[in-house]
Amino acid sequence: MVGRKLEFDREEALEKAMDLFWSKGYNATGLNDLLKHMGIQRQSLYNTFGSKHALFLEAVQHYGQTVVCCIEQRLNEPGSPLENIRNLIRGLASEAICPKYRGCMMANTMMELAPHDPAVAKMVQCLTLQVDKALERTLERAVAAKELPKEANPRQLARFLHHVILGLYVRGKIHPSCSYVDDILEVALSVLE
Amino acid sequence: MVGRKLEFDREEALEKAMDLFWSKGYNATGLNDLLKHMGIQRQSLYNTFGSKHALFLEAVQHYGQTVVCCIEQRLNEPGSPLENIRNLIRGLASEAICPKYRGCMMANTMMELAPHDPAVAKMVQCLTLQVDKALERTLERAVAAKELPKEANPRQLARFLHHVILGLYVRGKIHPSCSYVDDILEVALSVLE
DNA sequence: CCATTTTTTGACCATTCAGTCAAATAAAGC
DNA sequence: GCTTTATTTGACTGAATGGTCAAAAAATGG
Repeated sequence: MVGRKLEFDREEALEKAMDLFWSKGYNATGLNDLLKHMGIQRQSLYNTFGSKHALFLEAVQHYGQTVVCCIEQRLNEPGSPLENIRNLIRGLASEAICPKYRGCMMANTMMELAPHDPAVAKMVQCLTLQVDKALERTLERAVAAKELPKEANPRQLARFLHHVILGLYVRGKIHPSCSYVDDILEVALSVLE
Repeated sequence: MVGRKLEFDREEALEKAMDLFWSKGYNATGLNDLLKHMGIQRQSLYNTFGSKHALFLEAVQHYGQTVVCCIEQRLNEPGSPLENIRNLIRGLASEAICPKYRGCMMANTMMELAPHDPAVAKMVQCLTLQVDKALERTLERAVAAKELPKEANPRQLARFLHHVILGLYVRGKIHPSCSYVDDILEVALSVLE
C-alpha cells in the first residue's frame, strides 16, 4: 500500500466543491467549472470522490454537519435559551437580506434534487431533523428556566420555528426588504412570549 | 398576413411545458423532453416561443397568474374571511404531504434561477407580491368583520402567513408526516386568534 | 537503486445540449 | 389555380455534458 501521495488536500477540495454547488446547484454546475474551482485534475476527482454525484453527496453532508454544529453552538451559548433562539433566527434573517444571499445548501438541495433523488432526500431529511432536535432541546431548557410556561410544547414550537427558518431560505432569494423580514419575525417570535 | 395556421393550440402547448418545468425545473428539462411532452416540433417551439428561456418565462407567468387567481378566489369566498385563510393554508398543507408533491413552481423558480436571472427574479417578485396583497385584503376584511381586533396589523400578518406558506413549499419536498405539518399550522394559525 | 503502487496528465469517448437552416407542405387571398 | 405567406419537418450545427483510458510521473518500501 505505498505509492504517490495526493497532491491536494482532500477536505480543502471538498469545501471548494461545496462552495460551488452551494452557489449554483447541482445541475447548473458543470464538471469543468468544478475542476477549475477545486483546482484539481479530472481524474483526481474521479479517483478521490467517485463521480460528480458522489462528490455532491459528500458536499451536502459536509455542509449539513457544519451548519448543524454551528446552530447547536449558537443555541447552547450561556444565558437565556430563548434569547439564543431569537438571536439565531434574527441572525439568519439578517443574512437573508444580503444581496449575494445563497440560501441554505440543504434547502437548495431539497428543492432541486430531493424529489427525484432518494439518497439526497434521505440525507437532507436526517440533517434537518437534527435542527429540529436542537431547537427542541433549547426550548425544553427554556421551559425548565421558566422562560416558557410549563404547558408549552417544545417539539411543536421547534417544528414551527424551523419552518420559519426554512421560509427565510426561500424568501431571501428574491431580496426582501429589511422591514419585510422584520414583519415576519415580529409575528413569528411572538409565539415565544 | 396570411398563410398556414398553427397546427397545435398555443395555450395547450404552453401548459404542457409549464407542467414539465414545474416537475423538473429549468436546467433539468431538456429540449427533447420538452418537445415530446408538448407534442410539437422543434422549429414550432422556436417560432412560437422564441427560445427555451422565453418559453420558461411564459410558463412561470402563466403558472403564477393561475395560482394567484385561484388563491384570490379561495380567499374571497362568502363567509368568514379568517376561515377562508385557514382553509387556504390547510389546503396547501394537505397538498404538501402528498408523496408526489411538486411544490410551487414560483418557489421552485426562486430557488433555482432567481439569484442568477434578474428577469425571472423580477417576475416572481411581482407575482408573490400579489399573494401578499390578497392575504392583506382578506385580513382587512377580517378586522372590519371584527374577527380580528382593530389593533391587528393586516400587512404584517399577511407577510407572516405568506412566509408560512413559502415554508410549506420547501418542507413538502421531503415528505413530512401529517402530524409534523399539523404542529406547524397549529402554532402558525394561533396568531389569528 | 529498483520495483511497486498511486496519482497525475491530457487525449479521448459517446451523448446530449440549445439552437439553426432549408426544403417540403399547407393554407389563405386574389 | 396561382401566388404569397407561414408552418412543419428533419437533418444538421458546434459546444458542452459526464465519464474513461492509458501513458507519464512521482513517491514509497525494500
